[in-house]
Amino acid sequence: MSEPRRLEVLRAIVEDYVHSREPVGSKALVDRHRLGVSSATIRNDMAVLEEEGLIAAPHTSSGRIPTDKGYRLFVDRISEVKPLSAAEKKAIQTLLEGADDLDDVMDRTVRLLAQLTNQVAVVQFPRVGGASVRHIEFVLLAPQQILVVLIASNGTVQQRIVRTPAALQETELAELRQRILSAVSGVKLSVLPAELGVALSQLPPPLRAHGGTIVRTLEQLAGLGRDDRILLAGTANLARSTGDFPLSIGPILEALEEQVVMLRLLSEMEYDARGISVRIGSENPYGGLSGASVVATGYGPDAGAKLGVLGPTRMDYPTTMAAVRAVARYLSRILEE
Amino acid sequence: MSEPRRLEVLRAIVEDYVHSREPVGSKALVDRHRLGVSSATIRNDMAVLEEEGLIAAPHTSSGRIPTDKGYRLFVDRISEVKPLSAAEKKAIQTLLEGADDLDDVMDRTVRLLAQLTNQVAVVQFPRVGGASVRHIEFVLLAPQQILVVLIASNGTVQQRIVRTPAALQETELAELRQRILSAVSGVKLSVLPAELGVALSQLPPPLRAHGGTIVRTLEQLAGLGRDDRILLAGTANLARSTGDFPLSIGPILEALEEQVVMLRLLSEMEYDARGISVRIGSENPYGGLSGASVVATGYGPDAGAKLGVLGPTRMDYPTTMAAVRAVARYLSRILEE
DNA sequence: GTTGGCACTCAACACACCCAAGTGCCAAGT
DNA sequence: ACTTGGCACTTGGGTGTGTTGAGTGCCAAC
Repeated sequence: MSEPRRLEVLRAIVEDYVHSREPVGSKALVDRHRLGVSSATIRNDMAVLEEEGLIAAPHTSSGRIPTDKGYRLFVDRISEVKPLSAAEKKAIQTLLEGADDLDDVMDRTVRLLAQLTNQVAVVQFPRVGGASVRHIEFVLLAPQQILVVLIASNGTVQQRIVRTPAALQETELAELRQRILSAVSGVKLSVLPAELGVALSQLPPPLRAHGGTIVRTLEQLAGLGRDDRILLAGTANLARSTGDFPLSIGPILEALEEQVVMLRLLSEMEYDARGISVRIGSENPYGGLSGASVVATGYGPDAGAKLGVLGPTRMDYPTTMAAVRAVARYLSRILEE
Repeated sequence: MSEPRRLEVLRAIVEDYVHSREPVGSKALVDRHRLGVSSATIRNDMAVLEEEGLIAAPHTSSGRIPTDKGYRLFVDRISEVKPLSAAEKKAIQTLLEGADDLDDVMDRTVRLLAQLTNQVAVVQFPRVGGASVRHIEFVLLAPQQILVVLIASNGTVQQRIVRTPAALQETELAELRQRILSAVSGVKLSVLPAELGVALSQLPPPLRAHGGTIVRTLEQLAGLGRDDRILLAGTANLARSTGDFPLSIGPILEALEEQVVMLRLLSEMEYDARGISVRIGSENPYGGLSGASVVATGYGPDAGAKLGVLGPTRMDYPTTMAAVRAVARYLSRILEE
């Protein structure tokens, strides 16, 4: 009863189950894969695999399906990431290069990923943390209403309307803008709050009152960044695979809708040496997502922002991982320009 | 066999079916509603209603369920919009007033609507057509890369990065900005392209070459507006009511994901005197949405932007319509400020 | 460590049956 | 001209009973 063959059996079970959706038995295994041994031997191997918690039988005397632990072993030790076809690579490249806008790039990316994997795609906007202040603009919309705009060096734009406690003149606002901009122009967003504090203390007293409100808004905009936004696509793919999920897809849709949940999910994943991370079923922290797997990776500078897909635990991991990795690479390349 | 009573029967059938999810029979009707006649009479009425295509029997000798046409009659002639409870009104008001940002307002609105109706909420961003140019900003990101920002009087901000054919100096860009801004400041977005054309022709030749690229971008930003964005919430509510939809919810999720489809859907609805519009099941133009109903209304100035909910045809129309209308009103009020 | 054989299990399917809810229709009543 | 009670008929759904087929576990033999 050799160890290598047992792993081979596990791989066969995973692969068969992934594409047949049905528990797989010893007989079917020897038929479909050239294992060189009889079904009885396979049964012995399967008994051991079950002992180890890698596979399970839904009902007594039924075929086996992989457990989460089984998938984990499969992903970590058995599977090889399947390279994409040349045609697919070409398609990715041309599609992404046709975009003109950051928003457009992200939108195309998430749709592409959903289509490529036939699953729900999630893409987080690039982080702005490393970027610096390119420009600041204050626009007087009404006597006590100011539009604060922060433009970062990476091209992201944040804006918010803020109400000031007292009315403000256009000229005062211009001066305020001038002073603040000259103080923080080029400053990294991550240290912006500190610099703003200094700048604020050096303002002439009459401006300082208003400055406080506006500066706080700027701080928020910097901290907020754009990386708190995520894009979704392919939720319809969830419906196709009803039944793949133990419960209903309701909790999953709920989780997807909560940006906070998805952001935590993406950021909490541990990205190993291969750079690609997989959370399988019950490994997911949020209860509603047991029964679902997440395949994600970072992209862009420092791989700081994340992107990935979500699907049933019964998914084609090698292909999915390949697609996620490829899309992340192409996206990184596009963003470098 | 009086006409009024037949309508009363239809109303009873709709109401019972909406909250029991099961075909309703003549006996159950007389039990639950004080109709003052016997079940046999109701059966006669039901036969007529079926003749008219207002109700149908899923199987021979089973209770009846309303048809799309039946719901239509119910909505148009029978039902009365149920006013919200005082508590609900209060909740809407406080929730929406707590928002600070336009984005935040819209986000809260769509979630509120989803929660209130237990259905999928769709909110279109306010139109910018009537707004005017508040400010224009060009930021040199790289020698041939310019960030073009257009700030409208209603507080919306559009930006896009554009590549110029040749390198441009910071000073040139500043001059360009100065000239264009002075030409179009305060101009309505709807006539911006024309004004930009004039401004462009009056530029000194060296600037005109670059100006062309940038001006085209500005035109796009103005046309694009923000009204092409929609927000969704409550998709998980679809999963709760699986079985309410004849087919799977897949096509519905697909439609929801396609902003273009949703925008057309919202804009194509006919808004009658009551200002609230209902599309029932097969009345929906897009095939994937037969089996779903949409309740929508306009909000804001001219009721130009739309908002609404999507759910199973078997929905509580009076309550849903009340919620949609109330949210639209409160949102309009908030936006006026 | 592998294999064929064999008894055993169990979900899924098919079939038969009954029951409750409901209909359609008719003749009698108002 | 409606309304009503009565009655025969339909049918989906629930329940009980075989039957079948894929699959297991175990054992003795190789």
